[in-house]
Amino acid sequence: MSFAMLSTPSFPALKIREREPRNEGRAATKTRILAATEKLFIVHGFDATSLRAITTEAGVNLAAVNYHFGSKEELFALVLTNRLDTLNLERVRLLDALEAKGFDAVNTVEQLIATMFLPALRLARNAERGGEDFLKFLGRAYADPATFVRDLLQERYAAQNARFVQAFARALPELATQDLSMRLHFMLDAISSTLASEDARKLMTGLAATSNSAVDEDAAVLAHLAPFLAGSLRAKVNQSSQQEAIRAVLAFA
Amino acid sequence: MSFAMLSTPSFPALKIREREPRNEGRAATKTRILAATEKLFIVHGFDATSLRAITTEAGVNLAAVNYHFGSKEELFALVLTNRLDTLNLERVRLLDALEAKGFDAVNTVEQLIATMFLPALRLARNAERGGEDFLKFLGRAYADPATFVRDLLQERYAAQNARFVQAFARALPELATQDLSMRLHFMLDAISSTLASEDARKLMTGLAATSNSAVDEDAAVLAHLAPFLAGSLRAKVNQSSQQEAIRAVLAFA
DNA sequence: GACCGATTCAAACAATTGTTCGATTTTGCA
DNA sequence: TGCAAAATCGAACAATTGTTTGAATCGGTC
Repeated sequence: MSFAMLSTPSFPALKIREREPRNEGRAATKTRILAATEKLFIVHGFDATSLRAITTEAGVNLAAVNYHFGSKEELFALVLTNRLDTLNLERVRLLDALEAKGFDAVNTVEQLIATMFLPALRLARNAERGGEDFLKFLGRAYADPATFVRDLLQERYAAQNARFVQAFARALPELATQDLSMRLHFMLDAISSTLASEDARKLMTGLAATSNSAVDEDAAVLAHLAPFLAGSLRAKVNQSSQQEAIRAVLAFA
Repeated sequence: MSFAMLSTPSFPALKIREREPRNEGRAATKTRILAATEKLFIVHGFDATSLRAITTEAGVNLAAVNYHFGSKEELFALVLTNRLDTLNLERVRLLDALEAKGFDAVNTVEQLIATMFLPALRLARNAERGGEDFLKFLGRAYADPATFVRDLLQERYAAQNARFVQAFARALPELATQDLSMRLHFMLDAISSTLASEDARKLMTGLAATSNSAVDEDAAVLAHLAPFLAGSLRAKVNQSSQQEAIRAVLAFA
């Protein structure tokens, strides 16, 4: 797979039982199921969201899910990719643009972090393509323990993730590959768990409460997020004075 | 609740249906159930581990779980607290000792991080009280989405966690409380997810592969972990050059 | 050896899950 | 209006879940 292909992924549509709705009244069934699924997925995750809970929430018959979507997994795959395809396209698009333009010489890492997270903040404000619950949804998706969800995300967005790993590796040449992998792993796990947790997410967005415009608010969130994450990525290992302090603890235990 | 009480928590034993085993042969049933539960919990978590899977793994009758432990939740509560009570006692004991001795002036944060994680590394080497799967177990426990597990951990170890939050707050007086909470939240979520993930855990312990003693290995793991986490905790917000770089990304999107 | 509590066992319980079936209703077009 | 496809519906399916039951077995003591 060529590098150029990676930069413009295509996201083939998942095959679902496709029938054209006769009118808007009928189509509302599929729409209501999708909305209910998303709402309940945010709160309970994949395994703990039953089809009966979904159909009750949507006010449709139980059999409607299998009729319109085939199976529970196909339904959730559609809900997940509807949201996340857009996000990942935006992410890579922004990365492409910045690579073409050239990064800031000293704050490359901060810019890469902003590139990763800004699209999510933007979509959270776009009611059409995301909505205010988009961050909750994102956290749930990446923290969900169901193998079906994990496999879907890993396979479908592997190329996009690789792009960012490569970009970080170029920005941090002095960091060993193992250390970089570990730290990026930490970073993404932390972000996912935090977005999924109600209080932590409020904590994060609360930091930007004083801002008075959407752009300022995004900037404020990133101003708290980026230095903190960049600081972790840039930290040097094997500083002798730190080593000594750590060994003092070991000697004590 | 006084501060002195917090430093030496007592962990009242959970009430389970208690009967003295007649001999070692009979007692093996409870022991085998506990071992099987732990093994399967590490792999599948609370919800996805069925009692039938446990009793099959243990080679005992299905009804044995309810007979000996009362319910699935009581069984898991016992398994969790058996491991984590020890860990948290060790953690607070070490914190007490270091607070009495006095921290290193410049590397307090590194020492606090070492204090948090060293007991886990130690227990992972103690076959009696932990074992080599202890880190997996720890990650699973803190990443498990079941409300039963989350509530148990949050309630039972709230006092111990508060001790560390206070200690970090003293070591980082210039950091706003909100920022500190967010960063500690990040840190613990990241650690949990990483320990629960097979590849990430190997990555972490693999960093210490060159060491030739247990103490050196713990030191090596912490030498990679502490600077990285300390770097994230110590990072300053609102550095103007970073702000500028971030705004450049915003302008581009 | 007989008794009695502790333990084990097979079996069934009630509840929940995703899925499917067949009949019924609705819809759009001739 | 009539027809065929699409959509909805109630009902049941088979599988899995945690839990309970009552009889059978074991183990130590009188």
